[in-house]
Amino acid sequence: MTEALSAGFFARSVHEVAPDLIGVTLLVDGVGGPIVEVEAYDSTDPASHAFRGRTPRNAVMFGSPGRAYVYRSYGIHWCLNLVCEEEGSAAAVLLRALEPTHGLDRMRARRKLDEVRLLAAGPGRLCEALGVTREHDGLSLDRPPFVLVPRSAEPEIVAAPRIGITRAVDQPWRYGLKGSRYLSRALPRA
DNA sequence: CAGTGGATGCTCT
DNA sequence: GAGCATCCACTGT
Repeated sequence: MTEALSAGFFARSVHEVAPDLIGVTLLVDGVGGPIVEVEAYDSTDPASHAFRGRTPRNAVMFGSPGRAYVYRSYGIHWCLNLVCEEEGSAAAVLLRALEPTHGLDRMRARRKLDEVRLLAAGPGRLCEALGVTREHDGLSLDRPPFVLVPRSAEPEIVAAPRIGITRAVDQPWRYGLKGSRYLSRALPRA
């Protein structure tokens, strides 16, 4: 039996939660592995979906922390966020990559790809590998199909500017596991 | 390697 | 009608 994340884990500043998620193991229906790359988005952030206020798409971001916010990206991919802070804060962490360790066969089948390094190296790839879709939007992270397992040791974390955005491009709110080969893109050299 | 462009759907202006 | 919190295939060194 695995221990769950503490109840208040997500009820903190998104800027604290984001780096704390590096090394946490995410499973969706038993498929996943340790998170190696995330990005933080807060409500004052022009790059955030919530910046211009509540809409049908981003409604979950404005709800209680500890739930999944899933949206479609570029018409093709899904992206998974974990809602943080408190009701109305509209802050969330985008999951950008994890190390595939659980359910490799299911990930390979969904991704139609053998190479482990690329199974979940990117927000769209991660969702495809784990089978995350709109059906998961709004679901609590402390119940099936989600499982979050705390990390056992402090990882070495590198902060860097975020990827794929056009506003607030200089904020260093991307966090990655130093030296990981499962990132969506290499981290800047230290 | 780097750079470019197409696919595709939905949200918001 | 524009613009995406993307990925992949393809081109050219």
